[in-house]
Amino acid sequence: MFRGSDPINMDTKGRMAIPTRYRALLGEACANKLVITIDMKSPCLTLSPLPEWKKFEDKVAALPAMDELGEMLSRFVVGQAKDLMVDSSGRILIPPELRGYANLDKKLVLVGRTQRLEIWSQENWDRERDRSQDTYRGMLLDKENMSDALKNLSW
Amino acid sequence: MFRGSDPINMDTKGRMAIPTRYRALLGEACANKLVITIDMKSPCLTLSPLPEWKKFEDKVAALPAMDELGEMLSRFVVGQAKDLMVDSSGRILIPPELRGYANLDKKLVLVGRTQRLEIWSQENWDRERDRSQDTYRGMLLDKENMSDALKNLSW
DNA sequence: CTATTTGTGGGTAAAAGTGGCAAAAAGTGT
DNA sequence: ACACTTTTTGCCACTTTTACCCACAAATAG
Repeated sequence: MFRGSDPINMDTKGRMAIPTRYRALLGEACANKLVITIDMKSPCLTLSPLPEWKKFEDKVAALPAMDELGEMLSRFVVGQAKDLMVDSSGRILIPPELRGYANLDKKLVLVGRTQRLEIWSQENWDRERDRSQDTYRGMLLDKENMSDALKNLSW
Repeated sequence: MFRGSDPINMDTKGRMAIPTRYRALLGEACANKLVITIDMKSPCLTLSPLPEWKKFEDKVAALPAMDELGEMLSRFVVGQAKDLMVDSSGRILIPPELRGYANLDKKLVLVGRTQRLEIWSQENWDRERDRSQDTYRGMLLDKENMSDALKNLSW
């Protein structure tokens, strides 16, 4: 569904144009209804078509109330989610209260992650990419600490 | 059902406007009948549509009488719950006796938690959010202390 | 080089939130 | 029981924010 990364400028009102290759897709998949929220593991935002998002929200809602980590996930990820619609010019408005979390200013990078998209500030993206490529290269060569699912990944 | 957070001003009478996007929903789901009470784990209040609340109340009532923690839950959460109705202007009156528990003054944040809502003071919300985002980022990267339910949450 | 498509900016109209005011209801005391 | 005080609730108007729309600029393709 979504793949690749696109550099995009956020305008002064905090709006961001969706790449044209995704537009038709979004119209069909979700009638231009999207949900944006924070990514708890990284300083970026995630953007999902509404149906995809609902699957996630339902799973989180079904976690036991005493699962502390699950509670946090619900409170801060669901609790800071926001419904959006693509406007007539193919843009979305990124909620002001979420911009700070991902340090968004003018230069953004939209990253395709199959079922969803990630929104990064150019700086965070570059930094995280450079740092991770070093860190994880070593880890990928080391079978010890690798999950079974990953070990069995055929390519 | 409910998602996202909205900053809302409580007026001098202690009333708070429900965001318009929830109004129709509340009319259908519960005929504007809500239940408000304390959240035992965090300095905030929870607001539930009456049918949702009843489910919770029944589950708590079904706990064994010798479950000390369950007793506490019943005494202080159920015991301090209050029925309310959305008024004709889409507002609710937050009971004075509950305001102190969550340190509510003028600036509030209403947080959507799928089946229910949370009411926070701006200060408590900001503090808790900032603190938790640091704490839990680490925990999410550490599979050791994670519940199975959460581990199996693909996202 | 021109035409079409994509990106950007800004202005305007509509809607939502907020605070104040007034009417009604409840409570109190004589 | 009546009148006065106090609290509560409903209503209205103002202000601010948001979203929609249109026009222009830039880039790309023919």
